[in-house]
Amino acid sequence: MTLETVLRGSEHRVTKPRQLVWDVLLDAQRHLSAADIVAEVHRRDPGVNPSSVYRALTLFTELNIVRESHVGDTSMWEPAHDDAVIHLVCDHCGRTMHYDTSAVSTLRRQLQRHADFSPGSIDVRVSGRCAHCARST
Amino acid sequence: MTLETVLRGSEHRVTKPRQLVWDVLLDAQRHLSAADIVAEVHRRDPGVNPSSVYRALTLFTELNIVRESHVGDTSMWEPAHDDAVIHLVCDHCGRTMHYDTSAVSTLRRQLQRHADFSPGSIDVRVSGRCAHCARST
DNA sequence: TCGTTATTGCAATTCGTTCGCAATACTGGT
DNA sequence: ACCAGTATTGCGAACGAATTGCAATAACGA
Repeated sequence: MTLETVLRGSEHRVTKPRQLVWDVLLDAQRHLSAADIVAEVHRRDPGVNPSSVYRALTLFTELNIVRESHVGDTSMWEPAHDDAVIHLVCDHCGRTMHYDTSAVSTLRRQLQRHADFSPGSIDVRVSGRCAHCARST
Repeated sequence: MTLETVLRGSEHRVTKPRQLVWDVLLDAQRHLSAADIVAEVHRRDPGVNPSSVYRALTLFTELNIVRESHVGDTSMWEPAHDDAVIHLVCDHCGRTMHYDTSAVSTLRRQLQRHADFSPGSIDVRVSGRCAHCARST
């Protein structure tokens, strides 16, 4: 599913700022802050204004193709992905890793059966030490 | 463990703003935004300044007696509690419920065994529909 | 290619939070 | 109970990320 497909399918126009923001998100193999994205987009095309980046992120969130998460007190962005992929955030180097686990679907089933709550998306965030930082300190 | 004990134990002073912020957090049986806390503290004692509320929240976070979480794009605060208690956030009415599950400790064991990551705190947030809102729509 | 209008760039603005500093009030020692 | 020392407060100013209003621009269906 390309960005173009999603935008066309929702009656939105395919524009340079939107395309750039999307490219930056895909290229980055990590979570990016709004500031990171603004900077990288600006690097690729200085003519693109920060407000267009913010607007693109807002739109993408509504279209559910990006996911906003919070590490500490800053928002981080990444292309949306499946629930079963959870986030491991290293306290030390700040890197975020993905980890695929069945625990999420187990929890979802448990909620459906036992809690008075019908679960939509599930967000799991683990803070701790990544292998590299655990070794080096 | 009272606030006084925690503050004394960490060489911090027990002051009216801090006590008020703590009382407000304990009294509220839900998550509060910074604005909520500022408002309620002000209601109880108009002499207390918003910046003292922010400072208290920052301090309490460092002392690990409150937990900051993010619902949508606003920070929410609550007294810290055990990991096993996860958050169910209703998309419709915005209320946050607690749910106690073994899924968290299971996940922690799984991570310790199989992932190259040593887990600290685990934060699980489920968005969906609470029983009340599921019925009424 | 043209006309319509969604989207952009820009500058100004908003508003929640932080900061600097003098005044205040907690605390440990007497 | 008082005092001295200093952490903490209240206040106003400052900050900065994000938002907004608007005229100019560019995407896209016809």
